[in-house]
Amino acid sequence: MKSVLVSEDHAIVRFGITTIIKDLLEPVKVVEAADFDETVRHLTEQPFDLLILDINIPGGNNLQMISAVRLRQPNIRILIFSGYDEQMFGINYIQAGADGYLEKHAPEEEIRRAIVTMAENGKYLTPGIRTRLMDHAAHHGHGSRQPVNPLLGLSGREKEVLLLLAKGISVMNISRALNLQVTTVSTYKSRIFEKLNISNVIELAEMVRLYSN
Amino acid sequence: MKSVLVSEDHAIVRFGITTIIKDLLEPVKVVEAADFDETVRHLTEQPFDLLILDINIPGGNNLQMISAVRLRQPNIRILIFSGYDEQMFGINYIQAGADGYLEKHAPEEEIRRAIVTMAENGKYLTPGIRTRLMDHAAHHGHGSRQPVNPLLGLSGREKEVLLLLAKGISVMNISRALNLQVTTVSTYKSRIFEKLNISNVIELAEMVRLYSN
DNA sequence: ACGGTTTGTAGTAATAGTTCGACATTCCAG
DNA sequence: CTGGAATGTCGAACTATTACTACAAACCGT
Repeated sequence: MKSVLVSEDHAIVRFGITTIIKDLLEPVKVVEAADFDETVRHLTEQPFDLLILDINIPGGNNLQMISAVRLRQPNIRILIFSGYDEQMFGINYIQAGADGYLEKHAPEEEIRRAIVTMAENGKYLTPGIRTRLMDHAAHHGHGSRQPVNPLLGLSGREKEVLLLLAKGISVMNISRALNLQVTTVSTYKSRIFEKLNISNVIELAEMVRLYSN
Repeated sequence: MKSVLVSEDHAIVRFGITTIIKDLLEPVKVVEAADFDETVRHLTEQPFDLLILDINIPGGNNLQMISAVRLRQPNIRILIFSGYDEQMFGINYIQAGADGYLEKHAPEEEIRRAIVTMAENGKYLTPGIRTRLMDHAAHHGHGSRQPVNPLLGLSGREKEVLLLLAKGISVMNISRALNLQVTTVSTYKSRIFEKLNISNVIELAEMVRLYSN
């Protein structure tokens, strides 16, 4: 009998996922966890075939979750279950060793497909992420399962500006601080946004928070 | 036979709610809507006893939703179903005429209780909101507890803008989303900054993260 | 019921920020 | 070594945002 661990903080979502799993995979044993500590506890206590993991789970929310899980159960299948806001980090989770990626706002059909596919092949990627992964693999090295820090792709000047922007300093004040024209700083800002594939300073601050250890 | 309309954009949540409703209220007819337009369409076509309404539903997301619903079905029971970020709007929606308020992260038990209670008495409030409503009614006396949530000092419109700003949306796009002049939104932004004593959106996002429990 | 305060909303004028194209430098893979 | 790509920098022409000011409607305390 298969066993699945569902780690997700919203009870209603957990309930939905659990119900669908039971519907699709019966006979199956489903265990639920509402935060990352609980997740780890369950992983320590018993083996699972599949882990459905919300990126935003309290106590988790970072790439190390993957290794923390793999440390306990090297062969478990990990399906990342992410909300809108995290979709840009999807690639990193896959590269960090997750086996699948599913978006929270996916239609019911896709959710079912993902669960079945994960149970059978151990792999599933939302179409969007799949193509993005391809692109990525084409450009960069291949098969390196390590998460890339997107901030490292920035040039020196760009990083300087990045940090100031992340503190909420205005373009104009940055230009004063660095003795540059406003337009120059603005150009860096655009290039940063483009390289990080974001579109506003809030996302930028979040990136910095996540990746500037 | 009771009939319920579930308006919520995430399929998985809709599925969970629908499943629970069927479990609790059988025999019952449940209809689902993924955005506000669809919601209105269903309301126009047939009568419902209960509407479970996600605040963040695409095409909705504002207090007028309540009147839009009441316009078609004056006696429908409206249960607001809100995510974290909106908890501070609870009061506004109740005051705007909703009959109940339930948080998305509520445990399954509470969700069930809310649905049954709504079906029976037509009223339900999450404990948190209930006490806050009391406080509100008890015209802010003294004996104020230490940690006051500064976000609560904002007016309704200000809070709406706040959340959008915290997502990194530009003043101009917010003005489009809310159908206001750019300058109006800018005025709100200034008032927010002043009330929260901050000076840029990064700090704003941080505040929201800290206080939007 | 009265008068101050807060809230929702804008307009005008001034300020800040973006786009895009440009150009010299510096890097880097073949 | 060499040519295309990445970097550092800017100006001109826009576009977006803010500062102030203003005013009606809602709210609130007494």
